[in-house]
Amino acid sequence: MDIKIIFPDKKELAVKPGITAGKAISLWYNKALDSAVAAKVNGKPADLTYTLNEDTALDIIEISSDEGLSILRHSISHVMAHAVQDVFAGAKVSIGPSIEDGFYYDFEYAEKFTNDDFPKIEKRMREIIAADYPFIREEMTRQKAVKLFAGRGEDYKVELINDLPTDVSTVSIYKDGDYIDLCRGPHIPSTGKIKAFKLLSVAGAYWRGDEKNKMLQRIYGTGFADEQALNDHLNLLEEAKKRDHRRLGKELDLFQINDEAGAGLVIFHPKGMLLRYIIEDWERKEHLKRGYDMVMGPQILKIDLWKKSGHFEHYRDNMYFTEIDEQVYGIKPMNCLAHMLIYKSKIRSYRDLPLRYFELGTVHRHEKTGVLHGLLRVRQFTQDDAHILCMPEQLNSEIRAIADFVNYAMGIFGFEYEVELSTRPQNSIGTDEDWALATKALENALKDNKINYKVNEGDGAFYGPKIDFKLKDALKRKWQCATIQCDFTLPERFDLNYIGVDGEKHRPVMLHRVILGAIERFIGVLIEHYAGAFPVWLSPTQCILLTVTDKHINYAETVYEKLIADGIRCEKFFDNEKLGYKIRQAQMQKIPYMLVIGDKEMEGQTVAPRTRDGQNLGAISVQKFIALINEMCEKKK
RNA sequence: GCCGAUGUAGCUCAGCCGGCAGAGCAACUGAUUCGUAAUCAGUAGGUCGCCAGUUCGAUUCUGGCCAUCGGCUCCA
Repeated sequence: MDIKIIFPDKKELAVKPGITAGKAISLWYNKALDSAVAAKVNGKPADLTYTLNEDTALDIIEISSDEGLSILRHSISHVMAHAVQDVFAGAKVSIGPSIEDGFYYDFEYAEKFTNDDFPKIEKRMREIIAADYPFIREEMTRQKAVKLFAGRGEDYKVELINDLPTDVSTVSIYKDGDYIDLCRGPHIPSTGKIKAFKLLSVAGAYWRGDEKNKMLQRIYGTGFADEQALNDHLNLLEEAKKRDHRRLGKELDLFQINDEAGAGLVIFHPKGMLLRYIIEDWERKEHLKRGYDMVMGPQILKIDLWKKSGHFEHYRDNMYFTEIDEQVYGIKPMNCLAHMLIYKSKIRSYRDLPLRYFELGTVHRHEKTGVLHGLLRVRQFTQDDAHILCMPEQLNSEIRAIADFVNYAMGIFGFEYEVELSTRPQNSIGTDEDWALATKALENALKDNKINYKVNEGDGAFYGPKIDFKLKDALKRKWQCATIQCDFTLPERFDLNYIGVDGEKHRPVMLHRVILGAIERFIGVLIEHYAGAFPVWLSPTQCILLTVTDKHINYAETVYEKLIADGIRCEKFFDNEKLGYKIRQAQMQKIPYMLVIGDKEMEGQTVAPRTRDGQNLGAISVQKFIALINEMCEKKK
């Protein structure tokens, strides 16, 4: 009796049972396919050697697909583990998945791996690839598998098998040559299919991601279908390095982080501060347009207030404290407390709501040393923070307005972002009912506004669930910037109320929200986003005057006076150097416009702008140039 | 906080087995007065991250601390 194989193009094939998926696929294509890495059997990924014994819906997984690449990388991680065990006898394997841009494998080994070990490992990997070992799948009972791995001294594999749910009776293993790994699969047919790979770095990683567990050694690598794709990726990594905000921050003289001042504390230089001022100035105006009130709280508040809010209990480890006249003060890690006191300063009516308190609030958080990272993770930062106090029925429209604000702001900077809803964490305050209510409110607002989102279980703030907006930087890292948090607890703890239509007291709801998040982090992400070449409206220096020779300095000075009088951010570069040198310097500073001033310009009372992408705009009047800059600022270009 | 690597001039980096500290760029001085990505010559510049120890002698070896980088964990 033949079985029926159905392909995605609806083509059907009648074949003898026992045919492999790979053979069936080659019949479908009428040829052996080199691009096939695995098959999809009834929608599930499987090896090409998988045998088909009944009617099946079959599809091909090609190396060009994300799924195919991920299978290839997973197979490379096996080859790497194989090589590591050959080179370093006694290394124990744990897990080795494929990840976004490559793969890793975690090992336990007495000696420390370093980058210098990579050539040895890669050499052995190439030998394993040249041997073209087939990946052979075998299924066995979990008892047998435990015995197998225990016999090989693979404690981590034994632990993995023992921790499987009780209803799992068999597991699968994969062999290539004399290497055996516990693995769900699928894998590429044989090691010889691997054409391009590279080991990248070694790092510590806790077993099963838990800091209470032993630290293993993780080797990261990447792999691609061919050398070309691998090289493209490596070049991309190089490019990403060039736009690292820490490097550009130094090169463009924007900021420093200095040991002598302290780790995680940013010192803004004139140009960095100007950039920051421009962003903050823009933001203040945008908030006023949207009905926010500007407020400002103190940097330190008495400890009792932090106890009342729950911060002392739940956030103490991240807070700094100071003592004055035998009074203990907490240095604020969040801005909400003062805003609560502003609300409480008088009796509120339902007619007053919503109240939107906005503060560019500077906070301090004691972050662990190992997590500090340029501007992206610091210990003192300024949030564009607001607390909205409203009636429960106003929640939906307020959340919507914030989401619109975020969308508008991200559009100005040209950022893509993803939305996540984070629910109640372990360490939290408030009742189950309030959490359910708050979570529902956020969820409904997202649904009503047709915003796509992902749920992040247990990732909320200690006082409420939140909607996070994550934007992507040049290194494809996601950064949380905007966030909306719904809070029933603080209004309760501070006994906030308003007089309703019925003349009775009611409890308002509070939304915590930021749009850019931390200004420092946002600037870091911006630097990488623009690779330091800021648009004209943001650029700390919008243009630079370049004289051809000394005799043009006097005229150039008059141009400079006109430009700065009109608020144009302009620099002078009148050094005794050739024009080519000055252009190169201005180019490396990524200044949007270079204004060349020579005989022609002096005679015609003009300037000759050259853009940083090498375009010459010809001689134009100073007034015309000012109008051009102003127009770009107006349009946020 | 944990694992590993690193810390030398303003910046980027050399410096072997312990014996007076090196380059390029930047800075400064002079010459040159030049039209769209580097003009030439000269001068100056250092607590070799910090603190101990070993040694006749430590940038080099050992220990502790601080910081940075790559990750893990945690987060705006």
